[in-house]
Amino acid sequence: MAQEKENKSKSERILDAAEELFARYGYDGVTMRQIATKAEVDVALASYHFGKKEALFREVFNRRAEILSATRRKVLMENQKQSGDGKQSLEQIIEAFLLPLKIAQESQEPGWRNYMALLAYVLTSPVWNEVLMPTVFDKRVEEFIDALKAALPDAREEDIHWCYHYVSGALALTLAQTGRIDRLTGGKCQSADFDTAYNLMIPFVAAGFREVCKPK
Amino acid sequence: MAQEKENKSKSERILDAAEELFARYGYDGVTMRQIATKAEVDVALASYHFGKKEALFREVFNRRAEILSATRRKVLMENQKQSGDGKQSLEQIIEAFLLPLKIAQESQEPGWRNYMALLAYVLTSPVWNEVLMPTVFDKRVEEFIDALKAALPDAREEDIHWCYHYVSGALALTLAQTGRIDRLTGGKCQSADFDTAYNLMIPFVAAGFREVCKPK
DNA sequence: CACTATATTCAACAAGCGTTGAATATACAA
DNA sequence: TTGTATATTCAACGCTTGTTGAATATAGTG
Repeated sequence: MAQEKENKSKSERILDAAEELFARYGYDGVTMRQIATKAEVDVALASYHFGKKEALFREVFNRRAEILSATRRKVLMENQKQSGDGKQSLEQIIEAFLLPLKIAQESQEPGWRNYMALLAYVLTSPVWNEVLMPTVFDKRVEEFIDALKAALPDAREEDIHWCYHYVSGALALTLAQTGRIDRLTGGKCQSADFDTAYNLMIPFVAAGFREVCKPK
Repeated sequence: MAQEKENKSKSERILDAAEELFARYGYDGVTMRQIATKAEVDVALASYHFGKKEALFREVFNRRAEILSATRRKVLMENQKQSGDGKQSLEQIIEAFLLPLKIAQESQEPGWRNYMALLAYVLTSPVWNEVLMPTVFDKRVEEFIDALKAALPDAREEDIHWCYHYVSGALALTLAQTGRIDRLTGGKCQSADFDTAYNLMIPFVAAGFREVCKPK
């Protein structure tokens, strides 16, 4: 059951409203007043709780970033432990990378869907990427890359990184939920259908990794 | 040899400046005054030539969109003609899709680099995607998808579209030039290195297509 | 109760925004 | 040259922006 708006504190409502608006319109496309209106609070309250607009944006981003990063870490390590000495398959590693997003989305909390789009915004923004990605997400990526190296011992490191770059891009566009695939397919495929997007992404990128990183 | 700023008309300079700024900071992250300052013209001149700010943005986007779309069309059709009855390989099709970007970048005109980032911005923006992509680019995508269908006659249409979605994402993140891959690799891989990005993308996504679209 | 800290509202600020109309400069045809 | 259309500048408009300080409400503590 979704929580009622009245049960949430005003500062939570501000974060939720900001999350939804920033995700869709970007940092500069949203005003403090729009956020306050959507949250049904006074304009000044957002500044009182979070300080400057940029600090609010960072708070919105970090709130779920840490949750996501923590589960990502857990899943990756459990996976590693479980496989013991035996190498993990590429598919396992990639699935472990995507699993936290799946879990978050399955919580049914609509805020997570907005956050996915916000993450895509930050990932693809030349300005915000270097500001927000290093502090939380980049460390998990290094662990992910290490797991890939172990699964592809003969691969050049640069090749692995480029392949990860493609994964990251495919993922980002999925999270962005632009609605383009809906339009191009006349509704047969849907941006909102994260399950299918993830399920097909795994074999797609696994095969890509194998091809690019195969011994020459 | 790059054209001198003084050789360009003021309206061209406005378009170039707007292109660079919009690409990096997004539509709402740029003011008319910033554009005018960068173009070294009066603020009012941009409005005089292009009307509203949104119209200027559209003009910046469309200017190179039509060039890109035209060469994309040409390359795709020549490729089809050349192969005659024999099926084109996946790699050929994908290369044809990427070739116009390669060509544009090889022109050495710095404006194209900015436009690539602008294209990534529009591709990943939930707001601008549906406004700007249908008019020019979506048609070329349909042709691209048709070529893929011919190369993968047994594939489900939805699978092909999802795979194209992944290609589009990998490409978008490349065009965005966020600098993340530079950071993650300590400079061993570079966002600016489009050549490598394209060359590895081709086998990567081709293998992905084959895996996802193989007969079950 | 009174006291205090926190939360929230209200009104207003200076700064910056996109856009416009009138004034001026430039280019070009007659 | 004069006349005319286009290009460019200048100054200013009404409006919105993020942020703040003072005033008020609320909650918790003794």
